Amino acid sequence: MPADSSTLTLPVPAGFELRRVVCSYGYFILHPNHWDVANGCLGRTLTLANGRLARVVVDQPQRPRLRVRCARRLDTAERAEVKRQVTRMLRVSEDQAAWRRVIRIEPALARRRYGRMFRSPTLFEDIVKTITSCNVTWGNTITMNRRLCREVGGGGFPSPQQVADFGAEALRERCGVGYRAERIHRMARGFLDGSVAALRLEDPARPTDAVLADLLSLNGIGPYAAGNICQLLGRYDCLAIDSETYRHYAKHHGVTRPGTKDAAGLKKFHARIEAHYARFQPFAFKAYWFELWSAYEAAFGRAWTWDRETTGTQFTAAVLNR
DNA sequence: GGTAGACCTGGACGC
DNA sequence: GCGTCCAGGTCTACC
Repeated sequence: MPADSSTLTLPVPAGFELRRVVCSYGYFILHPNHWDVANGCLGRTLTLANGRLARVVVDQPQRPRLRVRCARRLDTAERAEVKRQVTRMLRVSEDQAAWRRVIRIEPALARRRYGRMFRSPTLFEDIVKTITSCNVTWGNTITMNRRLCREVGGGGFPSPQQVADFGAEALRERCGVGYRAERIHRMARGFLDGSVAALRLEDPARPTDAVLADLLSLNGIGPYAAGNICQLLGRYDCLAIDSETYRHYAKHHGVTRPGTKDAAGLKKFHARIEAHYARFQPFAFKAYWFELWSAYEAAFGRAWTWDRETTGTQFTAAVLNR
C-alpha cells in the first residue's frame, strides 16, 4: 500500500455480502457509483464535508468486514466521514431480524436472501436521484446523473452548495435535466438554508405519515417520490407506486392493468396493490421491491453481473413489456 | 376533490 | 435523416 493512500476496515454483521447489498437497488448503476462486475467491488468518488473528493473502492476480501481503499491519504476527520458515508450507503447498521421474520411468508424471496437496499451516502443525493428518476426513462436518468457528476460535482455527486452555485439555468443546459432544474436548485437551497433540516426527515422517532407529509410539501416531490424517499430513509411501510409498479403487478399477478386515462380504474388498482403488500407490514415496500427485483434478475441474471453500459440500460418499459 | 395541460428528453416508429 | 408520437411524475390552473 503506497504511503500516500489510505485503507480503512469496516466491520459488518455476519452474513453481510457486499455484492448482494450494492446490487439491490437501481442507484448502484447511477454515477458516481460504479459496480466492477469482474472484481466484485464498488468504486465511487465521495464528496466530503470539507469540499475535497475521495475516490474509494470498497470490496470484501474477507468476512465479516469491508475494505475501503482511497487513492490519497485521508486525515482523521476524513477517515471518519468516509466510514460514515459507506455505512449509510450499505445500511450496515440496519437490523434485519424483523424483516427476516416477515419475509418467511414468501419463501421464494426468503431463499434469495434479500435484505439491505443500496442507497446514497447523503439524503441530498438520494432526493436528487429520485427527482431525476421521475417522468423519464431509466436511460435518461443515467445520463442526467452522469452529467450532474461530471459538470457540477467534478466527478463526485454535487453537494447542495455546488448545485446552488451552478445555477438552475446551467443545470438545465449542461445536465439535460429539463424542467427539473429549478426543482433541484430549490432543493439545494433548502438544504443550505436549513429549511430541509428543520423537517427532521432523518429522525427515526417521527411517524412515517408525518415524514411523508413533510416530503410532499417540498417542491418537486409528489406521491411517488415521497414514498421512494421514505424507503431511502429506512421507512418501508409505505409504497412508492409508479407506472413500473403497475406493469410489474399486472404481469406478476396475472391481472389486467387499467388504461392510463381510466382514473377510477387506476385508483382501484392502486388500492389493490396496497392491500396486497399490506401483509408484509412494516416492510410493504421492501417486499414489493424485492419481488420486482427478483423478476428483473429472472430476466437479466443476478444483479451483480449487470454492467452499467449494457444490462444496466435495459430497464425501459419497451424492453420489460416484451 | 377531480381533471387537463404543460413541463422535457429520448426512444420508437413511419415516411 | 426527418418529423411525429409517446412515456414518465409533478405542478398549476381551472371546474
